[in-house]
Amino acid sequence: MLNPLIQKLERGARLTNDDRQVLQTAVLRSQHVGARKDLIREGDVPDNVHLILNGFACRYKMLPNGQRQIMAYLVPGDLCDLHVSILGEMDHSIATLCPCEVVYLPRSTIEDLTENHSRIHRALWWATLVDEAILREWIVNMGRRPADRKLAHLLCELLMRLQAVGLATDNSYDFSVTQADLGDTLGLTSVHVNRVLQQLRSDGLIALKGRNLVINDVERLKAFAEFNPNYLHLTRRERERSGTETGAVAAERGPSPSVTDALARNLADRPPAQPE
Amino acid sequence: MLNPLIQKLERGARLTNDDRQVLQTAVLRSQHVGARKDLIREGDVPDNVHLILNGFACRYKMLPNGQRQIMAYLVPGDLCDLHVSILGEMDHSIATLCPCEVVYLPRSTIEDLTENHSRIHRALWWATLVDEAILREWIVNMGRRPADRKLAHLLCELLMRLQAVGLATDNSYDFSVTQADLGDTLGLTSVHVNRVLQQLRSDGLIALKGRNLVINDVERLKAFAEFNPNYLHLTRRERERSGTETGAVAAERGPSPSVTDALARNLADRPPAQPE
DNA sequence: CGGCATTTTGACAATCGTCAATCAGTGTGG
DNA sequence: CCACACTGATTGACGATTGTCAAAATGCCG
Repeated sequence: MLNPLIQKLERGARLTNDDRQVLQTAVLRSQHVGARKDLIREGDVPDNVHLILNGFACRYKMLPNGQRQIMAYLVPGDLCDLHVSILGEMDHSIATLCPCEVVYLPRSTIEDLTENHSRIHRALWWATLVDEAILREWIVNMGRRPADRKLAHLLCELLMRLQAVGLATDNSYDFSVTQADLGDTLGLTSVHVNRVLQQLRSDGLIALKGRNLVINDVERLKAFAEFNPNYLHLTRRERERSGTETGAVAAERGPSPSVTDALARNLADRPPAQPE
Repeated sequence: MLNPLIQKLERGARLTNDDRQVLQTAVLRSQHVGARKDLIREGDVPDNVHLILNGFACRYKMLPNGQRQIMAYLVPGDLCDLHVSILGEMDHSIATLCPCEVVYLPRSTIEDLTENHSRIHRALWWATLVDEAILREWIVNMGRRPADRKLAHLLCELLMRLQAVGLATDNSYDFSVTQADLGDTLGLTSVHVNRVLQQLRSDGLIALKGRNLVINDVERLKAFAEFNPNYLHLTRRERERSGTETGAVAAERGPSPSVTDALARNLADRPPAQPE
């Protein structure tokens, strides 16, 4: 199986053979971690970065009353705590959802990557920004969709993300996550998740064979979930300019010509909501 | 009034006088923008970066059925679309919630800041990571808190964020956001927001005098909302190492000594939820 | 004063949560 | 190979939070 980190980062930036080589070596030594183990806890100041090679992990917070909320899924190719050093300490925890293969990258490796491989550096920030975009879409999901569409949306997102690292077929993937975990993800109870899953199955949208999820009609599920993959930024726009490492200095300060255009264009009213 | 951008970034990194000077000049020319105007739309590839100097703006997405979900509040000192160039295009829109003062920073200015002022560069990434942390906390808010605590939590967050840029007193701030906007923020209807606001008022937690919000007992409101300000990362940890601009190269590849410690420590079970 | 946006109210409906029991699947030890 | 234990899935009855609809009241601005 190809290194999922490379597969992922290739979508964020054009990598050189050297880049790939470095990423390949960095990932040689992985550890097996059982299900439901913490990789990092809130308050930690970790000295190494975790990379998921196989399995599902999640970011989560516990509430005072013992409830848990999952804020992100970490799938193969995802780095866990790349930039904590800028923030100081973890403001949330990370745990495995099922047995995982995890690489512990020492900070020195990360420093090497970001300081000597500008395309990787850029790709890592790209990945961080995509994570942020996913968080925004999750807020939409939590706030404005009923339970069945929430779940459908999550399943669509995971299909795309797993396909991007070669871990899903056209319409199926291994999904060893418990219904209680899904509840903690979507802000529902496991009981309600169960009801909704049954509904999706009886509607013929999905089928579950053990840990394997099959989406019978991907287009229909996406339509049902109102799924728009834009936010995953999976297709690399070819707008890399001369390169991030060039030392171009701002020519002058003050609004550039385009500013006034932008002003004029943007001062239009927000388009009124079109009720269907 | 002091430049809110400087006030904000000082919390992310130690700035030099030169840094402050540059930030001060960048912000000289601001534009007035009325309430409910789009600054950027989904799909745009903006050429300049917006900085909110006064008022409230928000990130939002529209759903096919005309519903709106707000995913972030932008308060004075916040930059709107700093890193779009890495992602390609906007995957969401940004609009004012009330009349605002906005600075349009041309990309050349941003390039100057990031390439010639390493501390500002670091502070800008710090701000981006804090935004991400706020998104995560919002997911917790949407997923696991009932409407009254959701609203209380939002009010607490805004109190802290506005205090950080000198725009709130100990317990009050101007809050010109409509109840419908609050609904679109918290995933509620404006009717329910109204009910909850009345409840918070009759419980003596808050008072609204026109556009001014007074929090009668900040500690009580925070306790009610289970508000933990960690995620805002407002107190700068003094863990800036030799500096981001040093060219230190990774000494060797492979797990560092601390990796095994971390492994041992982390392989403990996730602490079981303690039911209260 | 008049017009418009926003807030407020009330009755009713629906989604989703709670509780508690049962069923199914998996792995282990004898 | 089977009993046992345990986790996770499923079911049903009931309750509560939140949404819907529609109208009335209030406040703001020219």
